[in-house]
Amino acid sequence: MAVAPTPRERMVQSAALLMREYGVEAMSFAQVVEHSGAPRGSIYYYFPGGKAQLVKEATSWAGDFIAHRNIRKLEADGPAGLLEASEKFWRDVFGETDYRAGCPIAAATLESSRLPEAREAAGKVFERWQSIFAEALQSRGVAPERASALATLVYAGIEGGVILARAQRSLAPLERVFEELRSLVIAAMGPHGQRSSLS
Amino acid sequence: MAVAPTPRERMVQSAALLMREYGVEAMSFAQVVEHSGAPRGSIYYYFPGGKAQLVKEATSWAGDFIAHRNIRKLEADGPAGLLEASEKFWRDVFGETDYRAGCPIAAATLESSRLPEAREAAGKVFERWQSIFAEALQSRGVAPERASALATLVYAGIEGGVILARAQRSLAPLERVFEELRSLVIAAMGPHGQRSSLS
DNA sequence: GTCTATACGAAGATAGAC
DNA sequence: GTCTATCTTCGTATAGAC
Repeated sequence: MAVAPTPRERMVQSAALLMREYGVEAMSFAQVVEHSGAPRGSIYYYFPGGKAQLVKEATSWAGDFIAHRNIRKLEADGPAGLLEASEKFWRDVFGETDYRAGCPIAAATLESSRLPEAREAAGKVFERWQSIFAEALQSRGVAPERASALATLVYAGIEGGVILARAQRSLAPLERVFEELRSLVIAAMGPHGQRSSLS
Repeated sequence: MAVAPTPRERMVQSAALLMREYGVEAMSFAQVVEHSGAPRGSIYYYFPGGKAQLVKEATSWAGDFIAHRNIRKLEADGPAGLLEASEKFWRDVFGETDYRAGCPIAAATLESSRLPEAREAAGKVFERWQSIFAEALQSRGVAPERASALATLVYAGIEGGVILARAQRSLAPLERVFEELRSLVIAAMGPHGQRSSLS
């Protein structure tokens, strides 16, 4: 997460970071301004739609950020490699934040009652993550139906595992989930491993 | 969810219901009073600890409610039967609320930055759900380690699946998750089915 | 583009009457 | 036990100067 050049981008990134820790409702503009170091007077200049717009953009930004990261990782190390990297990612996040941070997309989903646009953005993010992973499985010989189902289980498992980990303040649930997901993914790709291309 | 006799209990139940739909922060006392029909003047009489206390109790109450339901279902129909019942439960919830409602325990977890007690209660709930399911698997011949890992995946998968379903306003993700979980659970219990008792 | 000041509303919490 | 009134804080949002 390199430092962004413009105040606007920094505000979006800060919003995503604050959302994952405090949630959407508890995140205030004051926090965003302080965290991003952006000028106070710029909020409604850049985001005339107010908090709804900021949260929606933060959701989409975080989703795209992770999607790109995942695409690169999949190309380099395949589905099993991505799962490994994701597990490390969350281990680091929980270590750095003492289990305070979670997934901003999940926050946008659970607190979307007043922000319908955020929920819609979250839906698109999850769908994209899922289809990226499913496609990677397909390209390694997993049947489309199976690939899609597995990819859905992967992101459901991770999102849920992150919640269990936060609630229990323990890495154990998430580690178990990743262990199971890895086994399933490797098994689905067949004995040839993650780079095989059976059809 | 039978109607509770006392105003106090009704407030707790209403809080849980409102949390799952609006989240913790967006749920106000005004909503709780209106939804429960409880007397306005009773809030701080019954909950001197304010919102923190109400949210904590709502989290624990909802957790216990589901736990008891699950125990009964497990005794009657085993792990696979519980998964089936859970899928139906969520299908009904989403149908009734147009995908607005989710899991109140998840809401308590994600929005616990100002309410540490709620997070702790949520952690206990998840742990209890998991161990109830794991024990049912064990009593059907699944090895302890495997039973525990599977039970964790089950609740992570469901919690995550509920989030994906809400975000995408579609039952599809959750149905896929349940399909996968059912297969895994049945496979783990062996060819004798959910009532066998191999060791 | 960015600032300050302020309007406005909402929500948690308290006090004291009944 | 329950009510009303109120205090206080806070957060979004707007207006207008610089």
